[in-house]
Amino acid sequence: MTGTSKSALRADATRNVAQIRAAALDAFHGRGLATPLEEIAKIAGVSKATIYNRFGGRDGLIDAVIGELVATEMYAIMERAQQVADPWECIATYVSDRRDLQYREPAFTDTLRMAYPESKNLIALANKATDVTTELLHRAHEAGVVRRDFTAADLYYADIANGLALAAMPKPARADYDRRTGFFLDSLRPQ
Amino acid sequence: MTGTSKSALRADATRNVAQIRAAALDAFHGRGLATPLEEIAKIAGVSKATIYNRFGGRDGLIDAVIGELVATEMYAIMERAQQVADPWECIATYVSDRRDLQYREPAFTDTLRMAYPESKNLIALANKATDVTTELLHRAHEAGVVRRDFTAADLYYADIANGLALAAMPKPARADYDRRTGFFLDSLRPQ
DNA sequence: AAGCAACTTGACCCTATAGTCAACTTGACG
DNA sequence: CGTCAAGTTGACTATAGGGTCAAGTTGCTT
Repeated sequence: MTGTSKSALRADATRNVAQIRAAALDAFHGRGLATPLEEIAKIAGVSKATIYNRFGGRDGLIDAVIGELVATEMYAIMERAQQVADPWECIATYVSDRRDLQYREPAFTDTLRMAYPESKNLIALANKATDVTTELLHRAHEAGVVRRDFTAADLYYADIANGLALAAMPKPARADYDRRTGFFLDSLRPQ
Repeated sequence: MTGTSKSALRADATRNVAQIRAAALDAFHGRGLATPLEEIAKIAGVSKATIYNRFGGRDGLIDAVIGELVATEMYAIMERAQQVADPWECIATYVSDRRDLQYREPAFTDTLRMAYPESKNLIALANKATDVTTELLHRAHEAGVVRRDFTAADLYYADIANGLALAAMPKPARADYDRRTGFFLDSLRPQ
């Protein structure tokens, strides 16, 4: 063999893969995972068909970039929460950080929604988030800092609703958004 | 003249108008105001072009049915709230009734969102709802039963978010939905 | 019952997006 | 440096929905 590369890709194909990834990151960041592939192709300077050749379509492309786009930040959020000792601060940090990521990254809401069930990496992320939510909420319930009748499904519903509103309306000012997150957090307390 | 009718519509056209209205009420009720016109035409037993002939398109059709579809219930909600003496119960009733209507009638969320700005009747309804919300919230603030930093825009945002989630996800069980409405109401209280 | 304006409609066109493929181009190896 | 597999792409198909119109049909008036 001539190198350490494991791929049989030709040089031009390798370059195109890199350009398409970069374009997808850029486009998904601004518009979410539903960005038309033709637009991504244009940014990358290739034709739409090349995306199908290299990634097999939107699902494969999502699989290829969701890590850099969302997974990194999501894992940071989960770890950050896990490091907060105070039970209430733990859940409050987790919820606030999720809301922050929704505000900055529409693709995060697409991930939570499992908008592309064929993308394995996306589904894995969504499931991981669900697991962590369940776990943190369980602890919060045990500690008595979150009302017993508030479930993981309730948090899921509220966050999807929030993400859809963000996508469908003019983006609210950060201050308004954060105040609303505060309201939501208040509603979690017992009584 | 041969009758008291003010319209110059021929008998077959009159019949079609009635059938289209009925079909639109039915379809909008189930699917919201975005139902494809072709589907409404099929239910009505006419061609899509006839809807354009009689109503001028979706906006005109919405204008023709939004009253029966949403306005009646919306005015009932506003009057019901206005009749509750206790300031907190007043706002709680108003918010709960809006959520209930969202659950039963997707077109109500379309109205709140002003999803069809060309439909005058829809816009008038949306504005009326905004006025009443502002007025009731003002009273609630005066009475000190709702936190000062909760604004009409906050209620608007929350209700749009809720309506979008209802449309995008499997409909939650009524009990879950009502519990979440309860959480939301709790978040309005001072502190 | 004949004529005509009112009415309806099938068959269009247009937009946007996903997805496919035959034919052309090009990188890399012997 | 010629060969050809790998790679690219323009042009295509398909789906879904909005919107329009020439041509045909029908209710109404006299």
